[in-house]
Amino acid sequence: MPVNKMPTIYDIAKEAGVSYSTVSRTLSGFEFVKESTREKVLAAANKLGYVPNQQARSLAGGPSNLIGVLVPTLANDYITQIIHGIDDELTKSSYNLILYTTNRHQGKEATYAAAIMNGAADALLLVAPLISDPYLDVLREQNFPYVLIDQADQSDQSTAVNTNNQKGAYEATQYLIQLGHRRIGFIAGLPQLNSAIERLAGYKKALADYGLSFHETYVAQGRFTSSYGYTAAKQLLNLATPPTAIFAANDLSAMAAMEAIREHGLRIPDDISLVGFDDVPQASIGYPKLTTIRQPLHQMGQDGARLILERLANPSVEVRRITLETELIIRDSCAPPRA
Amino acid sequence: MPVNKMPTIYDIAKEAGVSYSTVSRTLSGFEFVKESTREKVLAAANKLGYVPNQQARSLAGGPSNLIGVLVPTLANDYITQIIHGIDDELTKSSYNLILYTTNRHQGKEATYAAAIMNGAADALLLVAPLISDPYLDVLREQNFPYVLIDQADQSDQSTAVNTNNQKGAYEATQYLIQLGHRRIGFIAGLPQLNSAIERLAGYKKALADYGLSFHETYVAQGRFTSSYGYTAAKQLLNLATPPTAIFAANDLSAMAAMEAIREHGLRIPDDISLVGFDDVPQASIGYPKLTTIRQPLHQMGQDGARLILERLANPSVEVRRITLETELIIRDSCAPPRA
DNA sequence: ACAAATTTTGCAAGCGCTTGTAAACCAATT
DNA sequence: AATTGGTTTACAAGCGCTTGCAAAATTTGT
Repeated sequence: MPVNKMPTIYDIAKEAGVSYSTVSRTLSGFEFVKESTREKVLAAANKLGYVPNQQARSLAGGPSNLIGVLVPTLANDYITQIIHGIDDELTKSSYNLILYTTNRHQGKEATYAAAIMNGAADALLLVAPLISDPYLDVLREQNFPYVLIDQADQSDQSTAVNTNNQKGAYEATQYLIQLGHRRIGFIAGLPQLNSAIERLAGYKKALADYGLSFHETYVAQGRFTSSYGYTAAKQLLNLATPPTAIFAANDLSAMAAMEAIREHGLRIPDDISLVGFDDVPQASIGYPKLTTIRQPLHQMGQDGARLILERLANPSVEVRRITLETELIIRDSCAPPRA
Repeated sequence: MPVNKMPTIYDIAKEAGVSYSTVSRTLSGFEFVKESTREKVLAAANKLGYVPNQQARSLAGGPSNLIGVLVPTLANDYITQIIHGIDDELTKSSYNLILYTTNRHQGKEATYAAAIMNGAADALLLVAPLISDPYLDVLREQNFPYVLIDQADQSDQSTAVNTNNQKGAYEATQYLIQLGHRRIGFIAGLPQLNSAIERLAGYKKALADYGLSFHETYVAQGRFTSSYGYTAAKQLLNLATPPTAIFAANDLSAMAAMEAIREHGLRIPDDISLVGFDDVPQASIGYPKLTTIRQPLHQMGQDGARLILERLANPSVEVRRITLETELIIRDSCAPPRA
């Protein structure tokens, strides 16, 4: 509720001695405005400290210059890193970011999507949507610009950016095998997530490719959380023939496993090897430093933002998919198994 | 650019057989609408899948239902935790969050503030503003609702939430002293930040209260960053008479110091004790687990959001200041000095 | 049952901006 | 000097909504 009103294009028009529509044309896209006129307008706008009113602009048919970002939660470092990447890319543009956390509100997504398409934002970035979303169809029907980050839709009809989860998991497992390990435990992720499924698949495939048989008992169910990871690790450690190495589906689980292992009186990597997935910041800070599969979270955010920016600049670009590669980051948590 | 238009209040009015202003009154505040009419309108709105157009609403003088959050960067876990707290509080309300990262754009804050007051948002949450901001005056003049988080303005004229930095630092130092340490190093924070100044003050005060003299050489300049913390720690370690304990002004510096200490061939806490400040998630994950001063970051965000919500609900509430208490979290990085 | 007091509804105007269309301008052409 | 054609500017309308004011409907008191 500002007390004194801000200047409008009418004020500028008066100041510059032109009509308000000339001001509008100068300020938004250029169109045909004589150089001298443009300068007059710009000078007047500057003098008056003019700031365009986005709502009015958007109401009148212009863009809102806002990009909506829909995330499930803010409680996870993994999400915030992606947002960080999005933000970094967006600051290079003239767009601002409007954040929608769908959190606890089941089904709130649909309302958000409606509001967004109602002019609240020019585009939508969906980060790791948990459910297979009915509103995707609406977005698509309306030809509204959107990009999926870290969760492709089955139909292949959405522009999306993902990481190669299966390959990453494969390489982690392969690394352990090549180190000489034969009994490799796996702490799985939240089963209703694509990424969790793909990582399990990569683990299995590596085992198969190297002629090792897959044992159900070596897979402990985690949920990508610390507490589940801890329990899963304990479970693995208490096996009659415990694994000599553990591959956790994400770093959070791996750090928890580290804890469990220590409590079990075992040393890493001397007694048991450990690999994570994600390469969150703390992976390189802990002790020992965690060997892990780096997932380019920040990059995913950036790419997603870039894709949406491209789409906005050129509405006719076709659906695209980007799959980013993971990278094995070797640190101090792995060694050959004891003789 | 939705293809088919969304229903407007005119559509609802037609459907319900009333005038559009009745619809408007029903949908926004209540005013005087007959119960039967209200029901008709609501039914019609529901049937048509009506979603209000925020820009139009706000343009016409209504609220935007958006709260602007201005942060310096998203690169710091400390910031994202505060945002998380804000978001948690906001999801309970009908407000959404619009995020402005002032990051690299020096002086962009003023433009953002102008845009926000221009109707882009109903209120503003300023998280850890780095500079003493000239636009605070503008906000205040305009009587625009805003709250400062983790950086009070000198003038005491803003509603703000902070932590008791000095007391926290005092307690950390005191703890070390009571453990028997006499030579306690301090890794300072970014000097132009209030929090850094207060923490240094707390350190000094504890020293004085316990009859220990303050030595300039035991204060190494950090900047709240990992790399500066590392260098600062090295500097302390290389002193002719190195400290037997180090108190770092934030956890990031402390984790870096941990690294430096290890490289120096010293063990924590056997050879040297270490205390941090913040209690970021990785503090409890690393090895050894870091003893630190917990700063209720999430809570700060929540309180800030709550304060702004109160102000929005009741424009006449007076300026308030909340100072949250820190808490000494004792973990494994401290011990009495070697005999 | 009727006027007066209320409650409820409808109309018009306007928030600040974009944009189609028409008018004005200007230089170039004949 | 008059015409032509393109370039630049101005006017009007309208985006979807809120709100002051006046008219209509309903209730109340006697």
